Amino acid sequence: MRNDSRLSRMLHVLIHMDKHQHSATSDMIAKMLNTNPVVVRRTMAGLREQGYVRSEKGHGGGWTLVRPLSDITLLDVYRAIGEPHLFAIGPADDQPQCLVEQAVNIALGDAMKEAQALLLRRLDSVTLDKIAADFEAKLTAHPATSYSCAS
Amino acid sequence: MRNDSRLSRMLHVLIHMDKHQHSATSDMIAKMLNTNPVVVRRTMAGLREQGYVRSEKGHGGGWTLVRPLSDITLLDVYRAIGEPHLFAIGPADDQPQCLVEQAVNIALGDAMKEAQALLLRRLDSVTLDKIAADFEAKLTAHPATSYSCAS
DNA sequence: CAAATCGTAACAAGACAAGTAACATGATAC
DNA sequence: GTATCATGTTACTTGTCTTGTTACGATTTG
Ligand code: FES
Ligand code: FES
Repeated sequence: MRNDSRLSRMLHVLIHMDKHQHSATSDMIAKMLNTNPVVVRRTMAGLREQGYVRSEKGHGGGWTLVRPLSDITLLDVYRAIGEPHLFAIGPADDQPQCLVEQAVNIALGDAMKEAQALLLRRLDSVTLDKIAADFEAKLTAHPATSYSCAS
Repeated sequence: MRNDSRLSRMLHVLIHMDKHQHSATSDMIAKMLNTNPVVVRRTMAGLREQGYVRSEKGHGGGWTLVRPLSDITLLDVYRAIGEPHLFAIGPADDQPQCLVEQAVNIALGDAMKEAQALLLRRLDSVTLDKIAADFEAKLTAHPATSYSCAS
């Protein structure tokens, strides 16, 4: 569990949802993600709140994709899951009045801000249908590959 | 303890070591960092191995800066402490054979690789004396500020 | 009503930096 | 040469965050 994989997982789910027309239950998605349905509901809640997917209770219910993949960027998904912390490193807060610590944290913070801006810009520039197209390309390149779990 | 602050802490220490000529004990540094001496020794071990500082046992011992700040970049320090993980997010590894998961992880990984490259490039472009100069500038701008802990 | 399905709260597990305690080792002072 | 100072190292605990799990309630369909 070394890294936060929510963004990666949600992208995976959304693209699969686009392939299958019918709705997917949390149980099915959980098997896809090799986890359990509560984790799925927890993570997908943000996507529902932002209007990217819809969930329906009861018999025959489940999750459905509401908007086309071409309308959703990686950044949208990142925001929808609550903009989790991107970096594992960060400033020290040991002597907040020390001007050296301040200067260090500013230098470090500047570099991190730039890297974060670049990353978010990159996420914003890619829509999910682009990744789906990459997937299709792989599929035609290696048609023999079994690309599926149980779903 | 939300973030890994080793890099920030070590930069802080190295700059202070340059200001004070005499050697600093792990105890003194620990007070500076609001922590305890074992953490200091643990974190500074890498800096010693890379030859940026030297440590001496016994009465009158402690840590001394071996190389001038202008010879040390932020990247050098980052490497010396063992290149800890930069990102808190990462790829999912739930269905490694799924071509969708692969495509997602490639897209995400590309963006992260670029951001990481930018960050490391930035760290490489800044030497510690640059931060020390920023500190001096602050000091002359606000000479009344008490900028010191107990050290 | 019964079964399916989501929503949510509460709690356990795993990972990892940070904090702490204990003890060995080496160097200096007297 | 002994006491003291200081680092080196190991082992263990703590804090925090994602992930996993269990339990239960609410809603929809058959
Ligand atoms: S999880 Fe991607 S194929 Fe089933
Ligand atoms: S810690 Fe920076 S002034 Fe003492």
